[in-house]
Amino acid sequence: MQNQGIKVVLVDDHELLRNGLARIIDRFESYQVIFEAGNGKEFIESVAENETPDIILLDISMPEMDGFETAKWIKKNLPYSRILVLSMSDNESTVLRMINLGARGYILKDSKPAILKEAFDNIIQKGYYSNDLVNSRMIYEVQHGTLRKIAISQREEEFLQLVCSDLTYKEIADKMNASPRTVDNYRDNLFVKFDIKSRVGLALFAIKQGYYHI
Amino acid sequence: MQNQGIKVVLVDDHELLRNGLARIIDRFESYQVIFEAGNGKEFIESVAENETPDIILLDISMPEMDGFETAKWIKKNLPYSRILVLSMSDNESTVLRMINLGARGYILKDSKPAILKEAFDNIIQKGYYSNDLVNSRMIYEVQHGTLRKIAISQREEEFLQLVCSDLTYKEIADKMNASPRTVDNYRDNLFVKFDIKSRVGLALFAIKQGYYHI
DNA sequence: CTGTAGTAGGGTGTTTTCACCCTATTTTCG
DNA sequence: CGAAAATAGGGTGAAAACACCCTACTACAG
Repeated sequence: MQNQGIKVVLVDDHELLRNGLARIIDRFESYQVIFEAGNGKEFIESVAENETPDIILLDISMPEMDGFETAKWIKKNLPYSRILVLSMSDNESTVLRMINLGARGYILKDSKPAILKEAFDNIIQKGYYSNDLVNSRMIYEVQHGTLRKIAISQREEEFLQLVCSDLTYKEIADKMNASPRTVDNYRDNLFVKFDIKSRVGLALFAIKQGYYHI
Repeated sequence: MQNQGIKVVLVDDHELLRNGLARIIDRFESYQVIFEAGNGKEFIESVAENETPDIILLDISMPEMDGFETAKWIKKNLPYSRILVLSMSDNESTVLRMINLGARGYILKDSKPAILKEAFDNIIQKGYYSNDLVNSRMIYEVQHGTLRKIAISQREEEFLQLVCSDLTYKEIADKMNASPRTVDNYRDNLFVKFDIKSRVGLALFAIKQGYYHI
């Protein structure tokens, strides 16, 4: 591993994609892929034995440890590494959630390689990459804590995961060691917050937002 | 386009993956990627202006026209092109469904490049590629029509798509121009067929099986 | 030609979900 | 410090979902 060029790490569970990406990136001038990981756990294990990456190209949906959790870990443990999210979902609140977790940019998997290069360059030069999904105001507001966001509490997150099952709300309450009324509240609040009208809608929402992996 | 090597086409909506794949495949001896498409529609448009592919590397979840529909079209219009499915889902009935639609093999996106090469070689030499997901008995039974399968009818498929919404069963019945009782039947039958116990379970099932795209 | 599978429909009663209403703590923040 | 959220809980009634039961027509296969 020569100490030249900007050090990139790939975190994505699809080995074929990762491999192809590595080849694309290695052709970019001044960038080199220093290692790859199939999920957040692998990344954490590997990062200890390697140089600190400059850019982490991070997928969201991964087994074991997903992109959200990985971003949290990176924010805490590698504050100088910059995250570029590479995802399939252009869902606004997924984008917001990742930006909130410190991502410097967000691109889709159906982007052209030139976009990837552009994102890398921007992140190195300006500190962030903005596009249709992420604008600079959003990044500014997140960094200055002025972004109004609809938060989901820890309990609501737990609840959302359990919604994606055959359990009734009563059974969910049991699992959460809460009263059925409380669980009713979680539901009602989420309904209002996100303009959802049914449990199926809630499940669909949970999947879209990555709270539950299909 | 030189007329040498086995002609491969890539159909996948993720341009970055496709691009990387193309580079991986072009390094395989005796294979060449003759064109790429971002979904079934694009594929159909492009195939007319190109040589007939020997192998079509086909993703399932794609916008506009997904892998299932594309496979149907290929089976009908390009019977001599062989389909290798490249998917993220290892769900058994998704696999069965694709094999039923004529796929010669099924590999996951987290496979190593060597697996891709092996699958290509097998498909060219033996006509199919079998692995943990697809065994030769399965292919034999499908080809001889002896595979016992739990079928989903056209109406049930329509219903499954509508289940993934905020609509009540009554409203679904309206949309399907059927009586609420009939829709009740669709639900009850699917519950029994697939051992599902609730509407949420049904929605989750529909998503897993690719009847509904998140 | 007769049975079996698939499709479409009906009835009834129980359980679950949802939409409103409300209170009491505790935390957090200006 | 005091107000405003967030968290946890309660009640009631209507609507939806679910679990059983059943019939009738059509298609197609043994």
